[in-house]
Amino acid sequence: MSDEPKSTPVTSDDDLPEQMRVRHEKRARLLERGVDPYPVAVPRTHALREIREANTDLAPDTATGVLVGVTGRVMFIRNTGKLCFATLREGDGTELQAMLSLDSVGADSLSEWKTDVDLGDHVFVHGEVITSRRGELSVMADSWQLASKSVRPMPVAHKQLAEETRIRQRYVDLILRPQARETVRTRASVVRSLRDSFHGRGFIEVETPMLQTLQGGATARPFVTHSNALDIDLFLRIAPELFLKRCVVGGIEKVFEINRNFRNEGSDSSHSPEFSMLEFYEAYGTYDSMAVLTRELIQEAAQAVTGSQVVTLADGTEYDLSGEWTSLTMYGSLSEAVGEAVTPDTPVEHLRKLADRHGLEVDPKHGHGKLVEELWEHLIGDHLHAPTFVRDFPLETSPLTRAHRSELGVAEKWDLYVRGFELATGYSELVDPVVERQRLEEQAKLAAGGDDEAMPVDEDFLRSLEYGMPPSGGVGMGIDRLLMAITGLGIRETILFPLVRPE
RNA sequence: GGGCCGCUAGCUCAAUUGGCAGAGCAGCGGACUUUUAAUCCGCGGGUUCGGGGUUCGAUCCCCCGGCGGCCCA
Repeated sequence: MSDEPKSTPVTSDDDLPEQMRVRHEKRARLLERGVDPYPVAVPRTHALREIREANTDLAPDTATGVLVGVTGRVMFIRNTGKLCFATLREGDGTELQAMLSLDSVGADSLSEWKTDVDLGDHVFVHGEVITSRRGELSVMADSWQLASKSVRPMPVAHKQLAEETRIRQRYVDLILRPQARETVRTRASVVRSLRDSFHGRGFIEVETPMLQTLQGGATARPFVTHSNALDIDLFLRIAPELFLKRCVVGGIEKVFEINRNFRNEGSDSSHSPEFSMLEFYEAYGTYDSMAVLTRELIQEAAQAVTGSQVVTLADGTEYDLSGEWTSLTMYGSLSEAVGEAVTPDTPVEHLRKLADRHGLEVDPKHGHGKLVEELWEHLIGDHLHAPTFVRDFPLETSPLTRAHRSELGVAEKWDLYVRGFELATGYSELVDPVVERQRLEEQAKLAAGGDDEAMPVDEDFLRSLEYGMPPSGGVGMGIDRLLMAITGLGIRETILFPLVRPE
């Protein structure tokens, strides 16, 4: 940030690896010669991409007469006696060759190039756009200058970086691996597509609190922090749901938010303690209409990103997101899987027997709803490959969801499963303030009994419902999961800087 | 939380039964005016994750700890 004096000495650290010591010495020698290894600006005239796009069909050994100033990171370098080659790469991944000959830059400049420039340096090259004898589009330098000296050696570009290094030093991963840069762009395209889809349908984007005074909107363990000014503990939100519903109460009837949620839990191939969440609500929508909208959002995102609703995953296999998607009910599909009728009336003891019979260990504290969900996940959910809506969850474990309009004991809630993981969840929202109060009081009892995932009674939220919330549908969808669904990547690849334990 | 595997040069990885710690790329010196991971000759580079133990001798065997990965819960 700050300008250092030009006389900055070589670092006195003798412990530096040889290669870093050498580069620091080069930097110091440049300063001694009065050459700034970190100039404030260089006279760039063209992006590498512009030169590539303007010269698509040049024959080998062509001189265009066009003079340009270009920049890039030196990715490969091939120095011969009197003619040097370097492959420059710019941020968008475009590469262009720079050539420096004794004839065009002179002996001193060529010799400085050979001694001062390392792999990884950013350089500026001014010269003529030509093609080499082999036909490689190049800039034949008439002058060059360092744009930024790299004092840390770049890892070899031909070997895969260890996974831990890729995640801990994502900047290196981005330098070396085109796929890493592509993932960043894909993610941006997905988020943009979602916003476009919503705006095209008249939805309003809002931002609701990330710092909340009560945890709510989901069952999960929160991160706790503290406000010095208010002297109260605050929770990093686990979900925006209760605030988005307040929006609907207030008349923002088609509303969405894309923002970060935080859950104080471990991470694995499909979980991260902080993750981006999309939630959207629509007055006079139901879990049926929300399922249709959810499918369209995902299909439009796949189309926007890949140009097709049949996407190619990271492992090379194709995955079909097009058309209508399968629906099944939780109790119906579970009954089929265990070979006997399982209903909301099936006693807890019998569910435990079923779990035991299918080799599933369950927490003895689990009630009916949790047992049914775990059995279902174990027997069906984990194996669902094609996009599938599983509908009508146990009422007991869905405290913010409306009871089914005709089926007793189940809630109008669906989960969308894609390749065995949960991608989104949708509801006909519970809007009756009296029933909602009962549900939250049940949750509060669980919390008092030591369940740190249960939510407390949120009086302000209940007050908003008491003013009257229109019948509504709501959906939550993980953005990272959506990336996983469209690309086939693991969650640590879709998140640019995943949380890792400090080195 | 449990089990298994890994951690060695800047990077990616070897190292026989416990016997002088190596390779490729990268680096340094030299040659080379059309290279494409340039090539050729020469050279340097190590707290083998940390601590303890066994042993004449430990990258290797044992114990404790750290970090990571995979599987299970």
